[in-house]
Amino acid sequence: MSDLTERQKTILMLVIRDYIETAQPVGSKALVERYHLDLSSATVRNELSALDEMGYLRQPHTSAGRVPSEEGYRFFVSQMMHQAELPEAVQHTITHQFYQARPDVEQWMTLAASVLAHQSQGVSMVTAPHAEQARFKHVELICTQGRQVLMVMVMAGGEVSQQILTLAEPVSQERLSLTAARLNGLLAGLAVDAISKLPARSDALDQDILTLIIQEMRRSAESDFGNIYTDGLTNVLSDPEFAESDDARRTLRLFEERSILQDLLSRSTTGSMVGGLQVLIGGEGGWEELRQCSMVLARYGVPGLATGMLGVLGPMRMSYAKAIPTVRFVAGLLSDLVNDTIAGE
Amino acid sequence: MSDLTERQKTILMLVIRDYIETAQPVGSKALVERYHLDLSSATVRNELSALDEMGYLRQPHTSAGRVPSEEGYRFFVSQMMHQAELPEAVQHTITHQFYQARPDVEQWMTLAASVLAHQSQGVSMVTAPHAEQARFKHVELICTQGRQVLMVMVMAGGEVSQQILTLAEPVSQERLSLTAARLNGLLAGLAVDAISKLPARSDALDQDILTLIIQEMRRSAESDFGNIYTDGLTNVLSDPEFAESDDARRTLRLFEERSILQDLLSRSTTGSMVGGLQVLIGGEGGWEELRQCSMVLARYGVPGLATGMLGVLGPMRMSYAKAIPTVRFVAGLLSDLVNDTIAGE
DNA sequence: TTTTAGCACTCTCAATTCGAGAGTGCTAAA
DNA sequence: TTTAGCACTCTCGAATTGAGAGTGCTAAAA
Repeated sequence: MSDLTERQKTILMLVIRDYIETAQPVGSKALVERYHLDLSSATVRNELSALDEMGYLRQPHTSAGRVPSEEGYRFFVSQMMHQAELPEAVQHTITHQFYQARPDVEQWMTLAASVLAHQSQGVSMVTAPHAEQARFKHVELICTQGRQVLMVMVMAGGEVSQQILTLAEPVSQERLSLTAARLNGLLAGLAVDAISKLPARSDALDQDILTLIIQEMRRSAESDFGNIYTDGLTNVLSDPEFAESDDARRTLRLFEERSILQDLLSRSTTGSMVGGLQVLIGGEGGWEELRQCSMVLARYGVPGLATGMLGVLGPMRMSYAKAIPTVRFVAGLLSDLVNDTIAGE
Repeated sequence: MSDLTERQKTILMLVIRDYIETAQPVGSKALVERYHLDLSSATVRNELSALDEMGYLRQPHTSAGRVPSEEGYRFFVSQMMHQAELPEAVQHTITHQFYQARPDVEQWMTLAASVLAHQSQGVSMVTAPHAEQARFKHVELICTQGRQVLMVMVMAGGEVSQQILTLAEPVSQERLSLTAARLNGLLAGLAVDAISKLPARSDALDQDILTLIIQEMRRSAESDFGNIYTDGLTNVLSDPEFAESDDARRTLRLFEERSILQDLLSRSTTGSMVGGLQVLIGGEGGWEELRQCSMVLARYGVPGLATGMLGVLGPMRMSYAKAIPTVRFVAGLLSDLVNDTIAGE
């Protein structure tokens, strides 16, 4: 890693920067000209050859320019990871947008996805905050018509789930409210384990609803994430690496199959983790379809109480210089919002 | 229109059917061979020439096969519109899936989008049912923490909206429940117009919440649709007409800009409406980007109470034979579900 | 009068060729 | 250790070409 001379580091960084911009293999002469290096192309050529041998660069074919290898990108990212900061003006704009939006988790997620996609010019993904060990907070039963009842359940972390029930026979709103009130008193603050150990209720309706609540809590606990919000799908289509062939299609299909995305995000605790961020380069995620892609991921929220993931996906030569600080900043912003919502003042 | 001889109709239908399958201009000789016509290619050639002159077919260039014009597709659709029915087996599968899903509007919408996309091999879009003149049904106020309050509002049509409020100072759950109870008694069954004419409440909290309710109802009434659910985006990428160039990208961008989709759907009351279905061929929708596309749309739900839209988009040579019956069937299914939810038993 | 066979003509598309341009590695001199 | 010079390699776009498919027209057959 550090067996690189200063000059080699400089040249490597320049090659990668250039390739990220132009998507073209970069040669010795072009490099010297474009960056006004105080070296001849022949010297650079020797260094390129050395970097090639060490595995940081590759040649698509004999006598073409050099292209970064996965190893090269890793070096690049590790170098720029620390310095990168989002410009203040951009930070303000984004913060402003969030405080302007309606105070609603769904709005925030959509907005986060939009911001990430626009800033990084990649595909963004954001999952709603989710508590591993959800504690019950409140239930409401609202009679919509006849035997149809709307059940709204709120978790301590702020998660809300709603469901339409069909009862065996019509029940008055009064009775529903009483049942809800009894259950609220009984269950407040309990986790699903504790709730399921409770003795059966004598009232049949109470018992039915209780069963449903347990069911719903189990279901929600099982899935690591609820909805996944994405944006910027079209960005990836404009990248030249996806211009031809059906690579683009196969990649996009990953995003339509939400289950795949879930798996991808939940598995991504592996990989190099720097400053709370995780950068997966090339096939590191383990998905064949994403061999040409990189991802910048981060977890946000309050550990143990409610956390979610967010990140950006792009071609391997994505603009890390934009993606990394943006992901870091938005993760911080969402963490603050979650914190405000959960912890109050 | 009916100045076509029987033979011309047959040939026209065959040409279009063939072109929809192969996406290749179809010539006289191929036509005779593939469908074992009892005619010589020369005769067919004359007929093709006639159909060309009448505007039903077009030649991409001299001495290539024929390709259907928009007029041709219109004829094709009007011919097959009536006969098309979804196979019973498929109907059963779909119905089964719906009754298997969790009874929740969001689930239904997602499922409908998925079914439409898979069956038609196009891009699907579904909007949630929405009442033009929403009447208030119920409100709940749940204290999440400190000054944070979750407001859940239910409309008569079954629409639910939730919102996080931050009050000026902490309020106990008891007081919130009382406020909710008072407002529920006062507002039940009223439309937004009636509510906004009500005299101001003496209690400050009551008044604040009332204002928010009106605001929220106005907002919901303004937008023709809420969320738009889509699926099958990748289907359109595999169509040969989108293989090259960035046409595909521009089309997909329409689907990321939800506001455009909304406009598109709300404007589509024009166009030929047959059997409750609307088929827009080529640029009929008025969007330049969709000049190469067709759409099959339908409205579902209970008119006046709660309706939504659903449909399928594909290339002009999409499989109408699948898309039309599928859209019709799913529209019927969703109408039944909405009906059940609203009208009870 | 309608259908068909035959023929000359047109146009596209895929394969091929070819030369310019960019890049490399190596060697010998600075 | 760096640089200039040179021969060599490989890609890419432009131009060329020939096969194939399709057409329209005319004259003969039904």
